[in-house]
Amino acid sequence: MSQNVKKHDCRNCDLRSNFFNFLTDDQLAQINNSRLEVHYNKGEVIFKKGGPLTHIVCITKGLAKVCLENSNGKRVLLGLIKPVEFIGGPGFLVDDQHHFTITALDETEACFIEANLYKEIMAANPDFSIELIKHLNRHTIRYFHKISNMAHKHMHGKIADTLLYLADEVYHSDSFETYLSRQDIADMSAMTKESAIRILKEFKNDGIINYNTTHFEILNKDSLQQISKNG
Amino acid sequence: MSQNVKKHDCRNCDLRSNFFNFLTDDQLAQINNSRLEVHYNKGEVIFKKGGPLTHIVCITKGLAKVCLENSNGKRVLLGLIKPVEFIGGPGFLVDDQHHFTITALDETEACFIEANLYKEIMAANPDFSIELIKHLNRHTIRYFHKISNMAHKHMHGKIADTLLYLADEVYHSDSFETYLSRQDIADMSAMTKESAIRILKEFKNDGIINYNTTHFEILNKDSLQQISKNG
DNA sequence: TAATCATATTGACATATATCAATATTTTTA
DNA sequence: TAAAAATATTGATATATGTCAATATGATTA
Repeated sequence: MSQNVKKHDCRNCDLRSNFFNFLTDDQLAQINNSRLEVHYNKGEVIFKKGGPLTHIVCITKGLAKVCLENSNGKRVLLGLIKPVEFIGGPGFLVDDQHHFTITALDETEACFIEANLYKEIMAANPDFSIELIKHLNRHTIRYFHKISNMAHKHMHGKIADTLLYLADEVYHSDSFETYLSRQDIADMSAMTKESAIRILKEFKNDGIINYNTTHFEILNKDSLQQISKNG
Repeated sequence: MSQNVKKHDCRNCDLRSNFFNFLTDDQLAQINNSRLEVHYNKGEVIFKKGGPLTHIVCITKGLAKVCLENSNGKRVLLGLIKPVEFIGGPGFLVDDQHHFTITALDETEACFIEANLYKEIMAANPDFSIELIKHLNRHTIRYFHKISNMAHKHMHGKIADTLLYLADEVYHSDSFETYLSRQDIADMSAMTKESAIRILKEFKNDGIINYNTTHFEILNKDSLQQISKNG
């Protein structure tokens, strides 16, 4: 695969995501012909909860946050999606609505693929469906952890979880720059921003992490993992 | 379909679950030939977290609870499964392990279908996979509610949720007999059993519900729904 | 039936977490 | 650059929830 393609081509997602490994050339061409590429500025909404689920999205550049919102305006940040990840949502094949809101955290490129085309390909290509089921199940395992952690862990454990998630699964480094606000970190950890700030400061005072407004660094990962484990 | 079949036949699940609507006679015969029927006594474990996921189960009689367990022995009760519901788990096609423990709450019949057979049928029958994706997505929507509720609601709201879930989605009546212990109700509501007991009593004193050890009755559903909504 | 065990209930108390208000800092706008 | 707005931080306080121990109730066994 050429390293210097200028225009995004789903053929590229292919190699990294497994998702399109099973398509015929024809099916891939169909996707490439119908897909739309959209640029989002920082803070712009990509999918809105309650809106119609007509497309599946592939984030090809930037970073986006996935939030649950309840009727009282309170949020939980489920996770971040980064290139190259697909996200549709559980409304697919169910009620054709979005059940979360996805917002760009940074300048972000999203590639829209028609949900109907997805369905057609699934009908014609069982391997594609199987890959989707794997994808859904992997996410479900994460939701189970989230539910279990939220039910049993105290604030220290939850903030430790969030920091480890960001380092290990999002930024792939124990030292990272982030566009997440303190409120986002709090929403991710299921607590108020004031509480999140206090715990972060405590971790800093204990030499476990260091940070300023936008940059975080994990100094003692063992300790953080221990805190995460013990709740 | 005959109403007085003695021996369970997956052909019967068929009509009620949608799951097997799309199978050829041959595929259905394959399932019926390889499946195992198992009887569980109250309290017996059907799937254990961490164990090998070799079969998908269909509950054909009785009632079972689905629990997440963390490494410190704490539990969250995700929900109940009743006839005729299928449950495999998110380890399917991922790590071939169970991620929850399923326990019979009552005398329960479970029909085991080989996971490999499932895979074969999925490869041959796209509609079957599509049906599975629907099923997974419906569950994901429930998990989202659970996550959101656990993050934002106080104990009153969470107990209200649990009571409404039991009445509306499990027992299909505002008056029901249950084998759930107070601990189970607490695990379902993500709190200690002492707290669950106190809130239940408060609801009883306020005339919203009535109950004794095993029987519950919702007296003022509007009120309960209001409490659930406001948290 | 009596004794034993598990489960449910209650109460007193400790503590984790949210709330609210004040201030500081950073970012955006004019 | 100065002003305004948004975000982050801190502190004081209220409240929700968990913990622990005692007792009660109901279920099981001998």
